[in-house]
Amino acid sequence: MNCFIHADMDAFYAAVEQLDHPEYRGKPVIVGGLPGDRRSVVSTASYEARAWGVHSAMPLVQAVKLCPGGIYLRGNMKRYREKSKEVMAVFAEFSPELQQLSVDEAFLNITGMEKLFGPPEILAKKLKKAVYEETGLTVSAGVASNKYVAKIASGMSKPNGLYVVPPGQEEQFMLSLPVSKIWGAGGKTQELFARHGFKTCADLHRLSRKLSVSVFGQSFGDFIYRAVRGEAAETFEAERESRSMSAERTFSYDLYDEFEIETQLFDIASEVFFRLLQTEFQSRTIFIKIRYGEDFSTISGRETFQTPLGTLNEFYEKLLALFRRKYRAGQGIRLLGAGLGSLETKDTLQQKEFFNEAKEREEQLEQSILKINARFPGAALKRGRSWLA
DNA sequence: TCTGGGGTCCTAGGACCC
DNA sequence: TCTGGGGTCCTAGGACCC
Repeated sequence: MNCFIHADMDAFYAAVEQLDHPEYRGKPVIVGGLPGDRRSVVSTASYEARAWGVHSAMPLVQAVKLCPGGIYLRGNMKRYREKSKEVMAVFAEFSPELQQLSVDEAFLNITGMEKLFGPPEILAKKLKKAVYEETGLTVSAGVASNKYVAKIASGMSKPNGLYVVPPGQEEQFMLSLPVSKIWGAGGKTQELFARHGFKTCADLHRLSRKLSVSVFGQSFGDFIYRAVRGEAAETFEAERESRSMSAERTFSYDLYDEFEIETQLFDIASEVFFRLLQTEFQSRTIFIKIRYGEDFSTISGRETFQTPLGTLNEFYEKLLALFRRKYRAGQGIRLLGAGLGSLETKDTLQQKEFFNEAKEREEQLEQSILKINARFPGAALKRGRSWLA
């Protein structure tokens, strides 16, 4: 019988801040922005802040209204990633098979680990204790025979919780839950559930596979059918390799000025392209994203070329052409984004012969700029869109 | 209340080819 | 003068997750 733990850090970013700043402990901490920051959202709220009704993804201005006395922070991703590494190292002490899902959660395959650590519940307790002693942070854990059920179980008794679903009890466990607990069914699906009168997983359990598919579509209907039976075991199995790379910015005030818009586009393109250069990937597909301030509508554009993009200048020129085709001139831009899709591992053999000399020189120049940027973070080299021209 | 940023996956429709 | 079906690649948009 397989056995998995889903380990999920409690209010991770806020907890790290409270660890680093003792004066924040026991107080409502909201990471995401400072009061007065327009267009920010809450990234993480400490449990003290949640008591005021503040939660993740809430517009910051709303959080400030609910909790005017809170401690507001923009956040420090570098520090959170550093702390994340410490946490993952502790997880790794308990299982040779660790699958990190994000900065603050992971699955541990603990099948066959009884001899070393005792039964799953004891192991989970030891894990929680070790994480607290070695990092100063608390973690909630769910234990079950498959990852999907373990993931839901970890959310059952947060914070600092432990919830074990005994083998054979997976379906019973799921049946007892409201549909809001189904991982993979977000806001829109919850509305759909409500419209059809589905309140608990038991309501959905009454649907035949056929009926579920006719209501929710082939893929999602089949997923729901298995999820409410505790059988959606392969949900987290897929080997996720990187498929795209992107950056986007929401501006405090909508952009109208053409030069400013294009400068921002160049800046975003540089950020993405330099990130790409640090990987083994190349890409033939570019995309842009524009969100208008007026109605929050979002449009996107994508284009695939014959050969991979070799230089930042090439990337930017193609982005700009795509942007000009998609942009409704005169409309204020709230968000601008750009990226590279269909990432494939570099195939040097195939590529090199197509490069002409000038292009190769340009590539080398960009590589050296990348190195300078790496050695002197924040160097002005990244800014402006004329340094390569 | 007025909606982040970085990702993944799914669907539907069009183009093109055999 | 009227045209099927399947496969593949591509694009746009949307749902969802942390």
